[in-house]
Amino acid sequence: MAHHEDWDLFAIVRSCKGATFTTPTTTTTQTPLTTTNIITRSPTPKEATTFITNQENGPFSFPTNIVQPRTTGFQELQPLFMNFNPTSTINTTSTSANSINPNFMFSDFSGSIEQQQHHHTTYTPIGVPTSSFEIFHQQQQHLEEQPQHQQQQEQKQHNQLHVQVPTTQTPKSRKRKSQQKKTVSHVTADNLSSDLWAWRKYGQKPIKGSPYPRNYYRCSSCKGCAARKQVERSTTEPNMFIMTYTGEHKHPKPAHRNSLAGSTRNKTTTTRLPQTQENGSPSSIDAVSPTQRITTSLSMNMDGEKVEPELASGSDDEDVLIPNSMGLSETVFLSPNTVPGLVLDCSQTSSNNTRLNPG
DNA sequence: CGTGTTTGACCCGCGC
DNA sequence: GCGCGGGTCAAACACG
Repeated sequence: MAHHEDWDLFAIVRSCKGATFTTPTTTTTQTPLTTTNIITRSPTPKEATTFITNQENGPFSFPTNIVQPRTTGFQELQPLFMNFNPTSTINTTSTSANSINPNFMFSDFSGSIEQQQHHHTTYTPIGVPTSSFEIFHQQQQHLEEQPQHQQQQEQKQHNQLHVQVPTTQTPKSRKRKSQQKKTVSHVTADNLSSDLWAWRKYGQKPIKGSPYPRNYYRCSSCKGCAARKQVERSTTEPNMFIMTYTGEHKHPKPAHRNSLAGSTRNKTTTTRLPQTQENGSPSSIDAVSPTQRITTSLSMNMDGEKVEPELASGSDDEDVLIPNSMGLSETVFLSPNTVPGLVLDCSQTSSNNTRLNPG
């Protein structure tokens, strides 16, 4: 539609890449990503935006002064960060701290990632009274504003920022996302598919102010699962992806990925370049589909560009890593309170994944 | 045939 | 009230 045309993502993307990075195809150079790292490297407009959108009304409102400018980023903002008092009091525990939602299975996702020697920080104010949110909010601001440096810097490679935004969960209504519980996670391309869930893409939208599209995924592991995931690429760092989880899985984590899931797409991205893709318009974030990546060595990157085989394989560590998460998932699995009141109907799982809508 | 992606249209929350 | 923009729907299509 018009928005695609207007968007001219390709041009933007390219200019973006050209301006900021020359797409570090050497995936190894992936920037560290931690809470503070994100800040210190100055949140890209996209990232900043993400934070804002995700955290508006939430405990993680991102300092607007950081967000502002659409500059090349770094230098200008750096002083800002320098001013921040490095006294983070945020509890960076992974999940649980504040009575995490029993349904919360993202925790195991994050856990799995940790297992994969990735660093991430999970904020879990879930269940915390609103009043506490403010405190948390402040803490969060601290955390985000502060160069909590070194430690995280050491976690160079596969870091994540995992932010869980507590919000009233709304079953199926189209409540603003800001009102839904969210888990924002910054991951490197390597870690994009580090969860076992099977995700089915159901939409893609260009996001204003961002050269990259946002991809929408829903859990296809189980019919009716409310879990959703959004993936978008960081504007300044092609290797970084911002994953936002919403909703909760209504079923145990699969012990393994559906062998069929995504298997049919394994090379579509190369063979099938409908219109815009060929033109450089954003196609799916390849990487975005874990299920896909698990079976394929991806051929397209987030911009719809072909990924060098090297890069593709190199960034597909997750393929190897995935099994690691199983252990953790099992832990969750066995937990009786994992999914209270859960109605599992996954036996028939997929017969109709194609039409997830109830109606 | 089953499962997944693509993509334009539509819905609707939110800011003005 | 209106328009914008993000999120979702669902038909069409691709692939094994």
